[in-house]
Amino acid sequence: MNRTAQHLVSHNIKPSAQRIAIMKYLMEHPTHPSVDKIYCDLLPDMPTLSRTTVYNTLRVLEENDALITLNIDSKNVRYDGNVMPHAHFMCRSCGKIYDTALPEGILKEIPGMETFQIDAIKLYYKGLCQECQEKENNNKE
Amino acid sequence: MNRTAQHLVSHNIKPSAQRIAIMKYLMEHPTHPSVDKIYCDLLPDMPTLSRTTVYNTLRVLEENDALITLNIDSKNVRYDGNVMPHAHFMCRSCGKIYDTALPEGILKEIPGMETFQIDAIKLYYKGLCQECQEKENNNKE
DNA sequence: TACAATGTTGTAATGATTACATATATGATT
DNA sequence: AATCATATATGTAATCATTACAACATTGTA
Ligand SMILES: [Mn+2]
Ligand SMILES: [Mn+2]
Ligand SMILES: [Zn+2]
Ligand SMILES: [Zn+2]
Repeated sequence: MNRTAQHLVSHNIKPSAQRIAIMKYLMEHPTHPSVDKIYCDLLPDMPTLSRTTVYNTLRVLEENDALITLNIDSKNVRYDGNVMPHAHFMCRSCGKIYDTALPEGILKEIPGMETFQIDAIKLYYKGLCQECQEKENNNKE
Repeated sequence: MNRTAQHLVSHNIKPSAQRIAIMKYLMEHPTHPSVDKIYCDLLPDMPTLSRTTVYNTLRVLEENDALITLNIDSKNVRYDGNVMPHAHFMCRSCGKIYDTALPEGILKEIPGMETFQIDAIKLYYKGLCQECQEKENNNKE
């Protein structure tokens, strides 16, 4: 059993060929891909893969905490195999999603809301990445 | 011109009857309603209102910073007439969305990512509100 | 009034996601 | 190996939020 399969087993997920391929893809591509990106990229090596299987598998992975979902992009859900707590920045020009650090202390509590039971924290930043800032400046000249 | 119309004008939005009604609804209902909630609640008093108008108006309001959009609920976009920086908690059981304070310092910078230009920050918490925690406990007994 | 510009409405199209029925794979038991 | 039960994968159709678009209405101005 390979590394990815063991990873799935450690999350109580039975490792099928499709599940291994999708989990492996997420671990090797920390780019926060959409369902369609995953599907289209895997299709050449898995010609029988179904879009439904990608949806099903991503749901299984999420239910067993093997990935997190990002709703930073209002058009598509994005998926992230990195389940360590971290925040995300999305560039409104190029669309890239970058990992960023979660500010210290944010995991502790919600000020004034101690009675809430918190299961998940999502911190999203939106704006312009450095490359796109430079492009905008060049266009102005 | 009433208070709501003046509010729209101050955001460079021409105040039509529909825009006033929708903006007023958002200011009087800090419940982070969905498009359909707004549409269905306004319909009795505005029988000719179109769902498209609600969509169009909400886009105009957002483009002119008269509201913010929340993607905390993956099913529907939610709208918030309170544009002061604040965070949100959504209960996975009852679906209510609560306002919470934004932790101090979070507006300052992204640690290690000073080169990014940040236009918006969204901080979402998910979990169980107090009422739903109690309900779950009662069901266990 | 005439006219142009802006805003509204209803319907149709889009596109992501889900439901569902069928097919395939897996794993245990005989 | 053959049987059987269960889990997983596939393809198609349905759902549903959102957007596109064209026709209609309103507003303001000359
Ligand atoms: Mn990430
Ligand atoms: Mn709010
Ligand atoms: Zn960029
Ligand atoms: Zn609740």
